[in-house]
Amino acid sequence: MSKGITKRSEDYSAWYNELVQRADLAENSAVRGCMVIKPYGFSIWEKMQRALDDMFKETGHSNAYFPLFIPKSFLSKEASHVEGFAKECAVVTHYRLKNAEDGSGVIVDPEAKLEEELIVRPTSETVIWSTYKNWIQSYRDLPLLINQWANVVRWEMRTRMFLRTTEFLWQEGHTAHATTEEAQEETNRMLEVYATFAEEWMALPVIRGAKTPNERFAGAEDTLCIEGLMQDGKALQCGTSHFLGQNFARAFDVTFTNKAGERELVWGTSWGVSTRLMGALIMAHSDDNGLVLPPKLAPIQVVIVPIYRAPEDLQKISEKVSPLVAELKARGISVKFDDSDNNKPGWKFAEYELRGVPVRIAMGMRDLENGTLEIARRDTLTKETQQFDGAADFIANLLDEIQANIYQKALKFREENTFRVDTWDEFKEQIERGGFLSAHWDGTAETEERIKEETKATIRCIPLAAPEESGVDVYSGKPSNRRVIFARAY
RNA sequence: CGGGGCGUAGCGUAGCCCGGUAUCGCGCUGGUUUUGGGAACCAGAGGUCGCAGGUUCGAAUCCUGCCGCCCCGACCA
Repeated sequence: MSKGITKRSEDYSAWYNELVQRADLAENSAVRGCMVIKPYGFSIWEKMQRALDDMFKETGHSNAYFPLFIPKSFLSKEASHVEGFAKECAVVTHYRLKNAEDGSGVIVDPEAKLEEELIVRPTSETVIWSTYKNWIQSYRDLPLLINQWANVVRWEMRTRMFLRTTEFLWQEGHTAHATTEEAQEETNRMLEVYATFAEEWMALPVIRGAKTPNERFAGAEDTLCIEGLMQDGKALQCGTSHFLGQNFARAFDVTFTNKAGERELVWGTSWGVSTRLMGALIMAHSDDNGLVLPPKLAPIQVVIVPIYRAPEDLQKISEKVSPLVAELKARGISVKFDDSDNNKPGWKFAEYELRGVPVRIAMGMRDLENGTLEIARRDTLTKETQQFDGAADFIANLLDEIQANIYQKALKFREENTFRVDTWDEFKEQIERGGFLSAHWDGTAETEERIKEETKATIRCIPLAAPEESGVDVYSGKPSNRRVIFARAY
């Protein structure tokens, strides 16, 4: 009996939802638009967190924690910031409940109305900059390099597990600097941290670029981003790094005295990645058999499945395998020896494939006699018989090879799905087939908007690496000096 | 907020048009045989048919109202 998931090619959306649930990553909760991240899913997120956190520390940042609630007045201090978030905020208006007089249950006590409403943070710039005002007086207090791991709430109309949920987990870095150059450097540095993380850990090639003014973060002067291409040809914004200029310093009156004794406004940045990266990880690599995890982020890197009839056979296999398990663990490889007798080997094979375990080892009596192992790799779904002796070396190398192969596969996919288009007809035709479209843009918001209306494609970014190249806008025919990346996006 | 669909066991469902003891699969419990790609058989347990009214001798089924969920749009730094 087949218990597979919907084929990716048949219904991408159904495939994704089933995969998330069957691989035990997350499920929809009873709370509208919110998601429960299950232990297995969370253990992947924890690995991402740890790797990112290490990178933040290496670049001089410290963690701190700021309040969940933001007074309404804070949010209104930066004009474009309010405008950007006003439509999707959860608001706390009361602080007490009471029993209904008719016994129908508990109701909001109308007597307990807050003088000033509190907003559940959609992002923390405002609370943080209101705090920075007190922390910063002198150039000696700068740069201030802070990160926070937190949850935020954005009341989206429609949600999708990991990609857009009402509440989500993320990290948000908020830094303050004495000069614009330094703040801009920080913006670039953190974008590069994200790109490195995506490529080296998630095995996901990304395009580093800048957002158009239209797509910028509300309150930023410049927004940099990394954009990934998913297997259905849609783009996913995987991380952003914003140069805030002096906007928040001005709004919250954050100034410092420079070496010359003059008062100046502070320069800021903010940057973040969220549990959306889990969505990217799932969509970038997985197949019809389930999740495919890059070894560096796999909670279980190697699973060993014994195949036996009698309990004595299991005993023999366990004894044979135990030094190998110890050796792999000593190398920092996470191994699970699944000797549970609840399920048969075939079931286990399918289950670990669904969960994306990179390497699976099967060992039965046949192997015991021959001094061999059967090693299966998740990325290629191939199996081979290996000598038991020296298996630890083989497996360690194999994990590296899988990490590299998954990246190469994703890179190849992106390259094969990136198209240079020069005419409007080509553009319209290609956008239906998905992928990144590299095309000339005249730089106007009007053209950008028209293209979006007609094709649902947005400018994902102006690649930082884009060479100067004269051409004409694919829609308006006006002159352009570089190509930008268009795509339909999540 | 518009357009469509759906609420029946832990999960997935049939039945509804045409009212008459609640269908099947997965899962679960016990047993036997199995175990190199999601085992087979036997025996069991498990139900406010989303909620509230109404019609009727009798409602999962018909009528009215309400609630919830999903999909497609609008929305989404």
